[in-house]
Amino acid sequence: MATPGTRRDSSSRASASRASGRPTLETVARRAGVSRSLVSLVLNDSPKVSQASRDAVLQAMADLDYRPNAAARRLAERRSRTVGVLLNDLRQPWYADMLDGLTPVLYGAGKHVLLGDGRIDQMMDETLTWSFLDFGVDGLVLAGSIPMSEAVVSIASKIPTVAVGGRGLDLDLPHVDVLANDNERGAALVVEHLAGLGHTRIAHISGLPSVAGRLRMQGYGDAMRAAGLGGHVLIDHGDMSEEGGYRSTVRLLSRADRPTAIFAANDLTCVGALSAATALGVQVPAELSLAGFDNSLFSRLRALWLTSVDGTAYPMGQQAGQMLLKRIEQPSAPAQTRLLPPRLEVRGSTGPVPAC
Amino acid sequence: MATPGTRRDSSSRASASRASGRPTLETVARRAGVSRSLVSLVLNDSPKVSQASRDAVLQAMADLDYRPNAAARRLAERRSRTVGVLLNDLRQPWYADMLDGLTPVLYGAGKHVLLGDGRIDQMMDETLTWSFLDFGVDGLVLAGSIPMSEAVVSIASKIPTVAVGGRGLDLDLPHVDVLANDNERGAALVVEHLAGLGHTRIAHISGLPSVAGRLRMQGYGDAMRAAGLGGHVLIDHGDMSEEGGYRSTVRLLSRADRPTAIFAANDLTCVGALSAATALGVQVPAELSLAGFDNSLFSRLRALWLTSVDGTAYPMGQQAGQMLLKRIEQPSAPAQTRLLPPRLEVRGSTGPVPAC
DNA sequence: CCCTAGCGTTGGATCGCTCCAACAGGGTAG
DNA sequence: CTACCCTGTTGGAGCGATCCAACGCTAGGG
Repeated sequence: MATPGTRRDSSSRASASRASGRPTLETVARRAGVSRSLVSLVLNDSPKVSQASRDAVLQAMADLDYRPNAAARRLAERRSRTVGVLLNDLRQPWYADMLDGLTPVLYGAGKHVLLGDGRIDQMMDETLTWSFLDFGVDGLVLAGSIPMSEAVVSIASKIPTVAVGGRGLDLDLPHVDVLANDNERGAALVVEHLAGLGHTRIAHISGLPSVAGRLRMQGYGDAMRAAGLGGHVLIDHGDMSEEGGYRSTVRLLSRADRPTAIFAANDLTCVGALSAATALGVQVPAELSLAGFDNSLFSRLRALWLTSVDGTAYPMGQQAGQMLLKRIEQPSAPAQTRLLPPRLEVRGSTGPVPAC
Repeated sequence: MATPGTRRDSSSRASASRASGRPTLETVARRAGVSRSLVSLVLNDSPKVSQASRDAVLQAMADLDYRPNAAARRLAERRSRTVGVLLNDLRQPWYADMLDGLTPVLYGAGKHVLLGDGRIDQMMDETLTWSFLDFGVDGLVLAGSIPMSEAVVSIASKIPTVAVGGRGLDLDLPHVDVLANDNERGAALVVEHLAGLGHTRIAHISGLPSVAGRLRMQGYGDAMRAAGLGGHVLIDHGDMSEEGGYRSTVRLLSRADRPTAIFAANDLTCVGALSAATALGVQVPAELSLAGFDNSLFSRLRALWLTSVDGTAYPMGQQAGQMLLKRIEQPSAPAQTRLLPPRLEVRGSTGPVPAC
């Protein structure tokens, strides 16, 4: 305290940097023959550093194999240069695709990414969510239909947040942006496609209670009416699972006015529908057309080859990244909601309406 | 500096804690009428705190809704109470299952979990891997066949690390534990199952160049010889993809000594094999038995219903967690390798050898 | 010839926490 | 009565970075 520079250096500081293997700012500074502050400036490439000093510092860093300590940096700055991504369920391929779009954007802006699984989090009493907060993430991405627990809501209102994916428009927090698949439009695409093939008795296996499921059902109904098929609206309630799709299909196909086409709320349901059709000896697509939603890996298997709506996960991830970065810049801008247009991937499970 | 307690508090410290919304140790201490140190002790529930003080502090914490700042904590302690998990590719369901087993163990030991995707990391020039290091993770879990880049190797040798999953025994770093599926045994299970059904002409579609693929092929060969079927060993090289499985199967089925059973290196390959059989009008399992590996979601779809080897991802995650915790305790213990016995899930794609 | 401006550089305070040596106070032993 | 221990509590010195006010130096204007 009373002792000046040199002496102190050779006692406390120096011993510390010798003890731990990792070099610190101090170590680099000493090696380059400059002050800690200057090294810090180089680190954040400030324009007001002379070329000579900059070179010396960079050289020293390279020599020592120096890497800045993230914790110290976070403590000193207010921000953490890190965003948290809370996924609903890693199992679903949609998330992986979305992440592929999201992460490059964030990394490009110098942000690190922390991944969390909402499913895990529920099991873990939301420690994960809280630890994002403790950690001091600069922003948060909520992906998919995350259960809006108290913890999540309270954090989303404190930290710049973007909700992306299946999440519908029911999320209504003041400064949270929402980026979603246009589920209603996607459903309409399917109905239009099937109607174009001559189908009229087009049934729907819904995927309640999820928000996405509700919107798809809504879109189905609206599109049917728009196509003048309002009288043929037929909905059986599934649960987004293969099993549910199977059972619904069995019910639908045993009706007198058996549908010639079924639009399933998601691909898994559609796979179940396909199994049921096969089990009942109904030919697809000759006697029955099937369409799913998500354009998942399942629908792309040649053994199944299902027509499906593509939720455009990748571009959605990209946009989510950009929206989040903007919101971090301006945390109190008014919340915005954006819908992305889906695309229909036509494969082998849909065909013209049977003659009879 | 020269000024004692009270005065200093009311100048620098107090203003700081007023400025930022979040309460700090200082804030809590003042409210509870104790020192910062004592609050810290309570936080780390030290036994040497009187009940009275503890209650007062806990009350203050609750009142202020206090949460410790993770960055500060990490900086002060040497450790970060965090482990990094580097996955190969989130798309594969195996990882999700493994994570389900892994994370509860780690959380239970007070560790937080940082997830990273190796695929992302390759795209990102390994920034992710490095940022784990900067972050100061206490340990690292390498899941699956992560490409052993320079960065990963150099970090794995600095930080307690456990490699889990497909990763074979080729990883040979001094203090890195390996926990793997017993791929050879799994392959043997399939061969034994098929031989038990009377099959002799059992072919294999391999999954080179991955390590898991190599071991499965090895296990197949050994088991065939052990069953006295060494003369019938027949291997076609696939690439772990559906397309590869399809093509291999077409080749295999067009042979004069057409096999009556095919063991595919993984489920995706097996799905391709199924498509090929269907396309060629070969009945499964009446004329051809098929078995896959991984017991993935695909194999469980009732439209496919494939016999498959279960890699027991969940218990593997659990064990990996325990191994890592032990290694963090004793970083320099000798490296150990453990293999977990797989299990065969028999479904509808395998049956007795056809009569002719 | 002095005063100011700008550039590059520096020391020191600071972020919020942990850890350690020191300490007060009450009980017991010498 | 003094010495000593034990329990609970405290202040202060770090951890490794950022940030800001102040500094020395050279150059240009009055």
